[in-house]
Amino acid sequence: MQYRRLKKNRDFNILFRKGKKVFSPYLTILYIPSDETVMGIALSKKHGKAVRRNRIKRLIRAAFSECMDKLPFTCTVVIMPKVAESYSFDDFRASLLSAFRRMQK
RNA sequence: CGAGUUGGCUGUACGGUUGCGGGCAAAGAAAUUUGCGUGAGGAAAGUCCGAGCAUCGCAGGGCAGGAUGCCUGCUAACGGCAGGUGAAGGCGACUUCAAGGAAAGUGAACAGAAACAUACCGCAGACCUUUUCGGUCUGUAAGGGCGAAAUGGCGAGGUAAGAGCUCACCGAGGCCGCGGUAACGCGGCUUGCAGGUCAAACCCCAUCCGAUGCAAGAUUGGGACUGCGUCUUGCUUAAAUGCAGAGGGCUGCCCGUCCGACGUAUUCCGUGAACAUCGCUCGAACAUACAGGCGACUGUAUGUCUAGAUAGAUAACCGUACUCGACAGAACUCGGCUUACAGGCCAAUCUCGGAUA
RNA sequence: GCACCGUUAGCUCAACUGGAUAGAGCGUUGGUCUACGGAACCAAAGGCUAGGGAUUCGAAUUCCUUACGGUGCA
Repeated sequence: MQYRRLKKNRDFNILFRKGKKVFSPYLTILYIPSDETVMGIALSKKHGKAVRRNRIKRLIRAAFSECMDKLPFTCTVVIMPKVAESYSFDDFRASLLSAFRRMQK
């Protein structure tokens, strides 16, 4: 299953203005229903230096591609991690799944 | 054996399943699929210097401005490196140093008598007054005091008291000789030594520098009519055609030089401007050997191709081993500097101390 | 990625060309006034000048370096 990456600053602004929010322990997710699945990651410099930020993005990408099937409908998504001491793959995956369940309602 | 000094290397390893960027090959009309191989660092970082490269109509001169500052080399270049000199520190191996010029000029708070020569206390002499205390003049930089700094240090002679006033030694300046490419060193002679410190204060001298940076820049956005705005002074011409003048560009200013257009809107024709392409990785490249040089480095030969992304590629899960893994992620490319860094390893006929023979 | 700027009291800013106690306003605390509060007036506290090093007799100021914050560039 494939997904596109969200890249344009314009598209991010649309989501920040009109997207619906879903919260989970480690992530904040903005989404808008659309024809195909598009995913973007918003990560500020507060999360640390380049190595740390790259690590977070890789974990989110891996977790998203694993549990993308559980999405209730195709939509455009922006994922924003919360600042924390440490991160793990399992936390992100659990957060994504719980957020997807809440989107279904 | 212990304690050090200097220089260098390394920066978890192996396996399985599922994935990611680039390349090559094959299949396919295409989307795409399959296979092979490849994919972060010593600092990739900070952006502190130096270059390549690109654009700025030309890349010219001067002023302004900026940088550097012992000597000789190395280098494409450098504010870098190497080898020396001098000074400071260390028992030593060794380490550190923006290390030109203060008789070109300006400036330097407060305190202090004085910070270009000046006498506050003191010391000494002479005179005055005199019971004493004292006062005036002169000499004096040895002592006190002020200060970050007080006119070279120390000892002896000398003197009314003192003073390079005289002498020895040390320091400083000058001259000569010798050694060294040079910085400078050594030796001799000579000058009693009229002036300190600060130039990472202004400044002077010497040398160097055009500006902007890959978000530079190039390609595919082209043509026609019309309108509007900026510039448009005069003469002339069919015409911005020509001449003079004004204006504008070229680095902040001047000289000099270049320029006749520039911007924008509507309509029509055309249309691929965005998940674009190029710049974008073969280069002052890397590895090995030999040669030259104390060394930085250079030359020759052979071999290798070693990321090229663009919301930005190295991940997820599992297993095994150990000393249980630090700092940290390429973004046009090189040469340096600086800063961060768990641990491990190596070298030097290196240094000091102890023990034994 | 590239270029550049800033950091001084709780907050907003000064401090001239290095010179001594680093000032001002707002705020805070205490007092005067008032029946009480506000306003006004008087007084006080509060600073390792972002951290470290260098130059200098002397550094908020000059130089080097680190950290943090911010601005511009299609």
